Amino acid sequence: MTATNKNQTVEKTDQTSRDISYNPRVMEKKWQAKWEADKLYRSVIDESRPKHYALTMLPYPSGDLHIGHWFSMIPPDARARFKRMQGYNVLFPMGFDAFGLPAEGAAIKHNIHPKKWTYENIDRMRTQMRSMGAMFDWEREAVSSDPEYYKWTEWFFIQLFKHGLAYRKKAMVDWCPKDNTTLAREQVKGEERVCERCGTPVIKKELEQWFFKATKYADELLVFDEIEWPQTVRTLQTNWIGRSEGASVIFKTEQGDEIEIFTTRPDTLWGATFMVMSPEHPLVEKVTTPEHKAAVDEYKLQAARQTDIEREATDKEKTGVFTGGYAINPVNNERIPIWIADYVLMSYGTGAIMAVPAHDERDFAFARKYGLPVIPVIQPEGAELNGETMQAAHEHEGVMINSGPFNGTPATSDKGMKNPAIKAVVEWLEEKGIGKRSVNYRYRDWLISRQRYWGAPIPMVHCEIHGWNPVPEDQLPVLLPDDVEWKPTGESPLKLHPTWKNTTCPVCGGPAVRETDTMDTFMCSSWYHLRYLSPHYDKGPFDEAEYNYWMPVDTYTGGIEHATMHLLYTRFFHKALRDMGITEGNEPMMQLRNQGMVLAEDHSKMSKSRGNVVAPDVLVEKYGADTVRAYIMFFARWEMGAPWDSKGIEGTARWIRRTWTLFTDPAERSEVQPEGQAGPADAETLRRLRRKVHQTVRNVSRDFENFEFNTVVSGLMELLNEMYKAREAGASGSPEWVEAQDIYVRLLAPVAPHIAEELWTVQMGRPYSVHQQPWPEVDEEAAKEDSIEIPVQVNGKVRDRVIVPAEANEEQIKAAALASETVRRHLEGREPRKVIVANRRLVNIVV
RNA sequence: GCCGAAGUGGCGGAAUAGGCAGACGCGCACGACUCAAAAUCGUGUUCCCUCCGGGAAUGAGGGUUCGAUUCCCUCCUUCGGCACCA
Repeated sequence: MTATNKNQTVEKTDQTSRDISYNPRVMEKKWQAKWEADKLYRSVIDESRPKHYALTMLPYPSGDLHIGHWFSMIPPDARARFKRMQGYNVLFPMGFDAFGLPAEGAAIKHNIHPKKWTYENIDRMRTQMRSMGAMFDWEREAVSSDPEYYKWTEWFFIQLFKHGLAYRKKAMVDWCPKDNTTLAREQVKGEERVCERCGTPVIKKELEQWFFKATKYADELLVFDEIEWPQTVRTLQTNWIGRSEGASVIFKTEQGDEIEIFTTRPDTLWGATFMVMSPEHPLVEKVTTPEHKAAVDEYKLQAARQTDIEREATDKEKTGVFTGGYAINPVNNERIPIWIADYVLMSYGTGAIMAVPAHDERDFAFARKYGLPVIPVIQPEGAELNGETMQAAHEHEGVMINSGPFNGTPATSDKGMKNPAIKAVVEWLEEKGIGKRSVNYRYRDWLISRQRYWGAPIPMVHCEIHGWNPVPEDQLPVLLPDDVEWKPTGESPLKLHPTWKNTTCPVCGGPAVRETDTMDTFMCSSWYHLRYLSPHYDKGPFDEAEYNYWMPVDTYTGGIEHATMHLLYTRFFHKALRDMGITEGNEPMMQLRNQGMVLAEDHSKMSKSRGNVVAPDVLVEKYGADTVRAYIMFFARWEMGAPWDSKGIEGTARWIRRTWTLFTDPAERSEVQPEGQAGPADAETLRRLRRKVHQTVRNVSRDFENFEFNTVVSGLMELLNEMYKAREAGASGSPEWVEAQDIYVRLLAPVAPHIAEELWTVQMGRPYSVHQQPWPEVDEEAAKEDSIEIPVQVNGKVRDRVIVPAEANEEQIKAAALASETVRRHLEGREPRKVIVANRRLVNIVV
């Protein structure tokens, strides 16, 4: 007691004479400069150590670094540091996904070249990132809009083309007829679907565009055996791919044109009473009779104004119009009317369906609305369906009726060939040559063409005679011209450039034109993890030696919003490269973890236009990077995200300052004091301290491993509180105390690297750098509790707690519980019917 | 609409094998220090009641279990994605 009081007095007087106050601004800059000068975070191949490739999704250079960037980068940085201290050779690179739409928006709005805007943003963000004190290896930085990068994006396109994985096909785009330009979904505003710039109603336009055959890998993309990805992402990807088994069947129009349909229910073919085609189906015009043409054209126009999401909505009233045309059902030669309806999409299946109203809910609603016939072909057990009177479709099992040769065949509710009715019908269809077994996917091939300037050029050349050919590889990269004009309204500047697109045919040398579309930026981000391996390598997309050492990525972190787009694209890309012999293994990223989103304080999304963006720079200036880092890790569950809370940071700042105060107390000794000169703490205090220290090592290690960063920080806070108590009790100077300090600073190092370095190297005089120290080991013996407190319930309600020795067995625990005064009172003399001792954690007495 | 996730004190969150609900922190209240304030330190803080004791409570309702924040079903709300934002 006296010793502590004295210490506090000393501290007080000293604080006025010597400046030992916590000053992160100076200290953090000092260490950042030293670490950089020493290349402390440079990752080089080292065969003697296990490697760990920690990858975090690279940002788009949108302007300033916001708090969301910190949230996505700092916890993975802390974990990478933890892995490094555990002995791994860690690669933790950073770069910029620098092509994209916003640069063009800025170009048009502020009359600044997209390149200038992008690179200025990169400069600013790079500086801001350096203030984080993260262990990014900047020598491996990759920027996707650098020619040395996109040269290889182009090269990959050519490889995909050469292997038959890139092809051209017509596809719809949203088009502003006034600005004469393609619009991104984001640029189409409101339910009226108007152009964001000029307010003109958007139309759909069909353009020839480049696709990658991602669907070739659909089945393989459904396999997750080799990777440890969250179940939710696997489910999202599985549903996104949307594999369904069934049959494709050819119907014929009365004119003899074939209409292919896909159905998951070939067992209901005899119940098809009409067909529905997508309004965009190529045969619509041909089957439409003159008297229906006006209505059909009108309907097509209206359908084109809606999004697929609106068209597919199941709660929406179904609409459609009759074309006047008829098709022949190949299984029974029935003549059935052909309708068009917007709920049939050209992008799913074949763009045409057979409608079986008796057994499909949507078809049923449609048939009832338009008075089309309903013929039941699956009879449920114990009921007789009547097409005239039934109130809803019967979508489940029964026995086939009205189905010619198949009457009496049982149909189960199983999907695909497991269903005996489906199996029988499909085999019969194949025998008759009317249809065949078929698998359909919701997943579509990847449309990569963008009618834009600021993207990687598609390295293809078109010649009147020889068609499309790739630019010879020795002529890569096809550079984006800088001298482009930004017409505020109009097409991509590449198309308008006077000379750029003119070139020669690689086959005949005759005049030819370049592709003026550029690539989807997801193409750039599908392989950036490979470019980090050797960002300046010029003999290939990456250096094989680096690849062999570092790949695959061990942990990949990023937002859940990428589950079905980027994360599927990059898996597809890797598999395609594997089949071309460029990469190895089936998967690029072994472990995936997703962080949640930081919302604004009012629980809305942060956005510049709302003006509710939290700027980390201001916080760093006020509290220092260590505090911001710790708070980022502490304020929310990382995998969940949360609304920002600007007040909460005070608590973390207090914790960092308390850490500082404890270690910089002038009376503090970081060396074990000789016998008799250490504090007067008793053995129990010191044992408690050691127990807390080693329990914290265990918990913090486990939480880092599991990406549970908030409890890493709360665990450290608890330990610090315990250390303050121990010091109060006179632990200072004891071996236990010095061990506690030593371990505390090591555990702190990944969270708050600057203060940890300062305390370790300067205050404690340990060898530089704390970031090269090994992670502390748990002393299991020290972490063990002497006694445990067991709650005792009577009928499921906690009535008392009994303390038993840690090694007590179930019988002893039971006896202790029954001996409790309070428990006996609650038993009120009743005999226990059952006493449950749960895992030596709780006793429940049932009466 | 479809697919996915989440709902716990005034707030962020904890409870890591179905076993003590509320760790840690914010905020708030009271106290110490101070001429005063800030900072710091200490104590308290889910709600309710008849307050040395008891009851209720983890979005709502139901189910399984000796026991449910945790598992199952229905519903509600919020968030993410829906293929040209990245």
